[in-house]
Amino acid sequence: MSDEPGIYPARPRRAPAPPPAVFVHDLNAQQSAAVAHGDGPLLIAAGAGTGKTRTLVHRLAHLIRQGVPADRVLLLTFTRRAAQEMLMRAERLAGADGRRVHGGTFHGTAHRLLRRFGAAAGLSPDFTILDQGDSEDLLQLSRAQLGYADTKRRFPKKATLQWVYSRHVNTDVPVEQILRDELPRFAELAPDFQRLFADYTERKASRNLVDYDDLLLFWATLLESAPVIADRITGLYDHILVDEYQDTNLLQARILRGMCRSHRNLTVVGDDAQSIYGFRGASFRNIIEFPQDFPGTRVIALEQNYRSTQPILDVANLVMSRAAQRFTKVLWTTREGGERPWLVTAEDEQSQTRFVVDRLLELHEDEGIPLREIAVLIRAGYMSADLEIELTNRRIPFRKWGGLKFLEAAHVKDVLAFLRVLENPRDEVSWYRVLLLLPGIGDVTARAAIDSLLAAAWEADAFSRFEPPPRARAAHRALVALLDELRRRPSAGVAAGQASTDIARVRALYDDILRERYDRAEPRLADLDQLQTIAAGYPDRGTFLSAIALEPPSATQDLAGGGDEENDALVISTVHSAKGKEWDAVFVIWAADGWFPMARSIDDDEELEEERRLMYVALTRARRHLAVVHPLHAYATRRGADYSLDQLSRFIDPGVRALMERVTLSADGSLTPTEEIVPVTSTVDLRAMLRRRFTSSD
DNA sequence: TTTTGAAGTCTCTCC
DNA sequence: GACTTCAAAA
Repeated sequence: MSDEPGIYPARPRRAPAPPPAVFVHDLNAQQSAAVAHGDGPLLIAAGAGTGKTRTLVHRLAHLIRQGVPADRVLLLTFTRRAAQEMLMRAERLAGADGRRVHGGTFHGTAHRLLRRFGAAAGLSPDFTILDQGDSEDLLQLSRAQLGYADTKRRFPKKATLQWVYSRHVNTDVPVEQILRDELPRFAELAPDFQRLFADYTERKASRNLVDYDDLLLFWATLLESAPVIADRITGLYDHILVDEYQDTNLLQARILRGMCRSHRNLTVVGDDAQSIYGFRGASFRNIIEFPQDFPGTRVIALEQNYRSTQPILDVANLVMSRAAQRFTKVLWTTREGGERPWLVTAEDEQSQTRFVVDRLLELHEDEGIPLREIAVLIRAGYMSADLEIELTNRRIPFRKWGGLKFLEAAHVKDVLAFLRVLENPRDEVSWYRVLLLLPGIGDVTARAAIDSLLAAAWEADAFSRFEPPPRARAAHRALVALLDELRRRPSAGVAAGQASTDIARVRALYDDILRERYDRAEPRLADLDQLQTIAAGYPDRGTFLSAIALEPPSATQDLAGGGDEENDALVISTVHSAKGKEWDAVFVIWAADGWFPMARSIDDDEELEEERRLMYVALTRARRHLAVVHPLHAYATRRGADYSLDQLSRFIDPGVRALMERVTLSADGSLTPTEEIVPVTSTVDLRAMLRRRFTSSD
């Protein structure tokens, strides 16, 4: 069943060498071959649940045992968490040396290298990292300064500006073309975008700021244009291993090419069918073209799935087989039996929620599955609102992954802005944010204050000499006193942690402002307590600020305190955040057209394909129990939506349905076999076809 | 100039 | 239906 013609150049043409005896019990033939691969580029095309992490960990351990110094191995992963998990496992296999492997995300590694080598290329080593929101704010400042705020002409909002900028940097596609392809209504504004981005770039440079995209871009640039530094950097590592390669973008591919100038020991692992970060500029073409990029690549495919039962794999495989571009792998397992995945038709959202809660309690109480082994997967963060309320009412503990981030909350960013001003007095974004918090200071006064700082060359106490308008005098004095106090802190390295102490002092001023601004202050104050607790875990303020920008604590579970294993809780996760994870039982809810796939992706073939891969990722998270749920009558009308919603996701087509146990939820909560054919959105979208007639360029 | 209230815009995924 | 932007009042 694995004889599908593939786009990968080859199954290994020659039979892999027999694996070393030590691996035989643990790994299958393909995995062993990957682990024991010698030097030179290696592409491991690993389907979902095929032991990809395990293989990578064993390879890591193998390299160390072969005598490669652990600290000369670089492991690049998608999340910080993934890196740590792998290093821990490698440590168990290879001993304490495993811990010395350098592991982290592309961004985290870029950060580390830039702090070390950036200065030699004119980058001040104490730069501040802008997260996406900060980057938007700074673009907004640029925009206002350049006068685009006043024009009556419609101008894109800051989030759009940031998106275009980021897309440009990460994909190398010219701004003009991005606008033409993705935002045609702004196409004629290309020169304005260019002007704005030039100013933004200048502003970042003079304010000592570095955004996410810069981290990667500077790394790539050092490798490509600064031979001496490039030699130092590439000389650090003998082997590079990359996880989730399907989610890298062109810029990251450039970095890898640069890192492999002096050797070609690059191992990448990925699954083109799980490429779900196209919106961030990732392209699964990276993985498909890897063998061309690195001639002599050995390709090893992992297709034996150790995670799911065959009925679950059958459904997932069939969903994926409908992809416009045929993918390569067909997963199989030796795990016989298992129930067919359920397809549950619910009346509406409440009914959907009731099914999920009833069924998960059944699994938990009757079958003894721990709550943490059960997950509810959603396409987007807000889709679990109703479920969360119900779970809270029924006192069922849950943890939510993904979605709105703690650190994106305005009040958290406010407090951090104070610390950032201290850390980098040139941080214009944070100054602006802090100033606007003060009563009596608005946009104009804030700008005037920043201009005065600029004029004083950002000297530390320049702000105390700023003359505020009378109504802001008290606030100004309070802020000056606070900053003074924080600068004259007894001594760095207090046991409690500098950042935590700083936050406590900032809150003496800020908590009142917060109470004034928000109706319900308590939960926000609790957030700040948590922030303080997190901060206590870092040695100093600078480390804390960089760390939280690069590895935000994923939702509340990292913050809740206490071991994850202790408190058993259901997991609610976006599909994106669920990547790489697995559970005994998985519910995929909101499997309705317009929701999953999301409405705005339906008109665009590439985006629709990404939604399909997303569905594939969701389905393949399940080990034994899988239920796909869709509400029939949710919100029939949605502004701007001219296709029918409220119908079963188009990915669950008749063939897929035939492989599932179809049940309908009746009003009393009982399940009956689904009788009638569930209506499915036609693949023909009449309005979209008509629209294309007038918009297509050919 | 700041603040407040009303109209208007677009709805996500994440380092 | 939330968040941003615009317009008027303090």
